[in-house]
Amino acid sequence: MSINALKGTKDIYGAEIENLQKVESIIREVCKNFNIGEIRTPIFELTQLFQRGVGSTTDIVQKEMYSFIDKGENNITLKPESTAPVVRAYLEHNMGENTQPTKLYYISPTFRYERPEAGRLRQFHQFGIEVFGSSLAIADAEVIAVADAVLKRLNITNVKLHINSLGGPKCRENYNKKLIEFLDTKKDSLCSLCNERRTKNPLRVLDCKNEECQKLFVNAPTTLDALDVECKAHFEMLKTLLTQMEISYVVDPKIVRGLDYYTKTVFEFILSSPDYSGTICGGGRYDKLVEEIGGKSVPAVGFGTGMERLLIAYKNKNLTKRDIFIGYRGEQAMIKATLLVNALRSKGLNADTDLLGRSVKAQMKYANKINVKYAVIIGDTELETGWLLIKDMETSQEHKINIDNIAQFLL
RNA sequence: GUGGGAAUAGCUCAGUAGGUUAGAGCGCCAGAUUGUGGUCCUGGAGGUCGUGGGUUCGAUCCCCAUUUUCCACCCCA
Repeated sequence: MSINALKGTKDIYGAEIENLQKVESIIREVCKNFNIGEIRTPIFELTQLFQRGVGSTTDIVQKEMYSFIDKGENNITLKPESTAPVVRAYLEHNMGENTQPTKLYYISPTFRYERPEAGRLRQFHQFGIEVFGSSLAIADAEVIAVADAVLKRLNITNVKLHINSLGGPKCRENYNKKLIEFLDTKKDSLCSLCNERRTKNPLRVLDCKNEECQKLFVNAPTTLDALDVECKAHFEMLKTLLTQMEISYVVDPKIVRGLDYYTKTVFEFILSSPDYSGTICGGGRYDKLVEEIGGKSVPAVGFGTGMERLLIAYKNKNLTKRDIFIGYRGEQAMIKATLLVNALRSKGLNADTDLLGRSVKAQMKYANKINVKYAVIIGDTELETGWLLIKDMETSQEHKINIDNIAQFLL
């Protein structure tokens, strides 16, 4: 009986890891452009942190966490999201005492015990950023601009930005009242699921996929209708800034987000591709969260992106070009090839040789397979004369180069 | 957590109304007078047909269970 990777987990290798590394490096570049520093928090935290941070009524906390008791009898959880840990770190290290704002990004494994699907794993990886210390719409706009820049640099175009505003606590209270009043008038026509949500989480009712229900919601109040003057101005400014940055968006009152902590701005980048359709990046403002986790009130805004979902949208065909393959014929030549390859490697070049003792022809085939720019075979003649015929694998052109000048030629 | 498909070579998939040696394409390896790749041609390796049980003279095929995967809900990134 062979042992396989667990349900909802996977090995990443080959072309996929090359693409992943490429995506990661673009993310790091973009964050550098935006002056956002990296943070790496532990893979596990006290369970309590997530109960407080994510919200104890959310699905994530109620049924999706990998929790266990360690040998010190601590109740520990593998991180199901990274915002709460980053907030914890922000408070623990008094980052708020430094020059503000505090801008952080992370790329981290994340764990949720869910039913796996395309674009959904139990161990997945999230890239996200958190900006602390600004309550202005310009911070929201900058956060969105980061996600937009990453997507654009990855050439992911079949994606659409949806934005909405939930308003502050007062607006939400106000809205909930309005919404419940509205829903109560329709309760006899709503489906059973809607009626269940109506009492538990009214915001979610409008998400119903049932067409009959959707018809009833045409005139439902939206969170936008319930915004006070300040929240309204905030949202308008965000829209202005996005327009100025030429980031196209649609206002979508249905975007409400699943986590409890959002206030004012919420947004999602939604992908539609044959391999996966749905949210690829989601976030918003969470002005109450820092306080909730145990500090003073600090405004913050951020997002999370599923790396695997990003990878589905980003399919790069151009694999890395290697610099040179040095083949050989005979034992003396093999020793020489090893020496040469090593010298080139220490100069930072990508050099490879044959490890299987193959025929010259097979070595050339290998050189072709691994996608090298140049290939050369060393044999008795080359050892004697010191002159090599280096073949350009694209044009088939051969260059006569002295064995001592290979590095020069390649650089 | 609920409901439904799928599982056959490294990959993508055919197939057998239950019958001896289970196929294709791609990939891999090797040849085409022995020191040069990519195209073409030829040959080869590689599968206990997801796993366990049952029905049967006989199961890759039918039944049950189990695991994984995909889809629709639910939820999310």
